[in-house]
Amino acid sequence: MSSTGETLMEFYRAMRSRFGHQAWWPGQTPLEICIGAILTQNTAWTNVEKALANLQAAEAMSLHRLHEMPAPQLASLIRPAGYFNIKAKRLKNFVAAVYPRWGENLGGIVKGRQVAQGDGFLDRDGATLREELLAINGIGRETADSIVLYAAGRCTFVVDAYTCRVLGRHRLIAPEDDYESVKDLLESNLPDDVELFNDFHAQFVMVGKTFCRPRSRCEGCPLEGFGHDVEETCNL
DNA sequence: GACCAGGCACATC
DNA sequence: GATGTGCATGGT
Repeated sequence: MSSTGETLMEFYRAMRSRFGHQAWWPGQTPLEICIGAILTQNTAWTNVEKALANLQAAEAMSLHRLHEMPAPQLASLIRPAGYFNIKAKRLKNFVAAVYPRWGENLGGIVKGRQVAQGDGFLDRDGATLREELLAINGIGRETADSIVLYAAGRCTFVVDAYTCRVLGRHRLIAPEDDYESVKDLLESNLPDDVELFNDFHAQFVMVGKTFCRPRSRCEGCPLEGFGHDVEETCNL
């Protein structure tokens, strides 16, 4: 493994020994993960949980129901997640893109199952799935990667603001590095391992939420020994 | 009351 | 291609 890869793995082990295995999106269906990935855009997960609970209570956690439901009604259900009008449209866009062609079960996805390409929407290879998701208005790179990794179980690294802040403060990326270059740094220096990518992203979120906050000095951070530079922040 | 949260699209220059 | 802005609730 490259020296960058070794450094990244040291980061990972330090964060994981502090926070423990995160097991993000446990026990949720691929559809719930897709919906959660859209609802959590620039939004705290606690607010997303309220919106998901509303959808469950309204028995609206199905592609069929979401396809039929008028956008204003959907917006009222997801209100706690914020940006409810725009997110209702984004959910409708997603449903319109996948439901007519793939049906209620997205073509028969079983999370993480290795199947022939084209067997179902989420069964497609990671790069193809990512491209198809990015073609949907309202699904950007982070949302697409979250769906590819957490719903489809394909190996793609999810980059977010926390990832950039942590890596930026450790000078592993430069402020001008964009999403794809940060993603490439991680993917080209780490072993292709879905479980690693899954938990690594979650660990970045944990350390970002807990210690590596805007303008914080990061005291007590599990990565403190690796040398934070709190004067430098990534602008992603 | 300000700031932040598991972004994205669009307008403008 | 880079930068700015609207979208909106709920916790700290």
